[in-house]
Amino acid sequence: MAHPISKSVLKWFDQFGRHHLPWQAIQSKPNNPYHVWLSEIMLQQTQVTTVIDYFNNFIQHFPTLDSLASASEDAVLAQWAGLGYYARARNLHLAANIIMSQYQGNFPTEFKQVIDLPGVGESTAGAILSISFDQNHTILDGNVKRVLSRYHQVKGHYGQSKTLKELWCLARYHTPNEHNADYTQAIMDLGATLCTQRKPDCEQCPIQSDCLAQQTNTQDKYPNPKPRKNKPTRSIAMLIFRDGKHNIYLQKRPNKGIWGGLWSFVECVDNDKVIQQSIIDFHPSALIEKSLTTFKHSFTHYHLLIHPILIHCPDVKGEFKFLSRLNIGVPKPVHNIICQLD
DNA sequence: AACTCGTGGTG
DNA sequence: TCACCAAGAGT
Repeated sequence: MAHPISKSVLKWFDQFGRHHLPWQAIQSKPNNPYHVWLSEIMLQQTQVTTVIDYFNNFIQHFPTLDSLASASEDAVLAQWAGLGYYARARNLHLAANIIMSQYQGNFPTEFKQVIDLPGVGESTAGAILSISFDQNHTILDGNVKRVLSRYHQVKGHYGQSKTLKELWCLARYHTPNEHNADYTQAIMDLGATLCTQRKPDCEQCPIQSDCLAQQTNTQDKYPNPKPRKNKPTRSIAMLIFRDGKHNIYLQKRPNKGIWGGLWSFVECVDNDKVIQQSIIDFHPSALIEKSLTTFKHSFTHYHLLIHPILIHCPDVKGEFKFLSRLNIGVPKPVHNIICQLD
């Protein structure tokens, strides 16, 4: 086994690490576990530069865990809208209520308790307890995976359980028993600022001399990429029912599926007959006002062609939402459509 | 084990 | 224009 990296990484971190992120307490003060927890959830599959604004805004609206628990799910999703992976927000809100009822509002300090919270897995639980309370835990996020797969030339991609097991083993091997909180932040900073996906800055890396990928100049071969698959393209029509006062009809989407818990337009197959029938079903005297331009919205695993259709609806039916005070969450493309309406 | 779940940046 | 992918978890 190669030499443990923690000592070199910790030394590098003191000088070159990121010490002023919004969820990091000012020096010598303890971190706020609510802030750390929120940041870790937001940072799942999401880059720091994207999260910073959302984090600051979220804390403005929900300054304490108590205020988050007391808020409605729609109010929480409204502040999460645009960040993606909305199950994170629903689980966050659910977990806040669990912490209020089961732990009297005090963030739990036992690993078992934390990992049992919805939306918190092994790595996130370790990160929260390490950074918040300096407990000894190992994390394995995308940064650590990238650093270690290069350092040890780990074969296979992350989707394979065998590869993940090996990486967890290596991650635990390198985790120090002292200065664990600093190490957790340090190894992520190293991955995020030096050992990047493209063009890693090996010259500045504190562990370059023992890195197998650096020694063999194979940094771009690690981590091994996932085998690619063709993304299917789906298409839908979004029916924008609008009344004379320019109120727009939105409906809450089920938790299961894309954009779960957000509010969106009525959807149907993008077919003239189906569209006509859907309009009649919604309101017998609703009429198409204007067919808008179809555009493409891409997800990680498929493309979606969206055909928005503006429809005049004589009177209010069901739940209309006023656009001026949008206290609900809407998907990004829906937000863009609404902004383009006059 | 493999798939689902968002959006923005990057080359 | 387009594919890839980033502080993962749930099913």
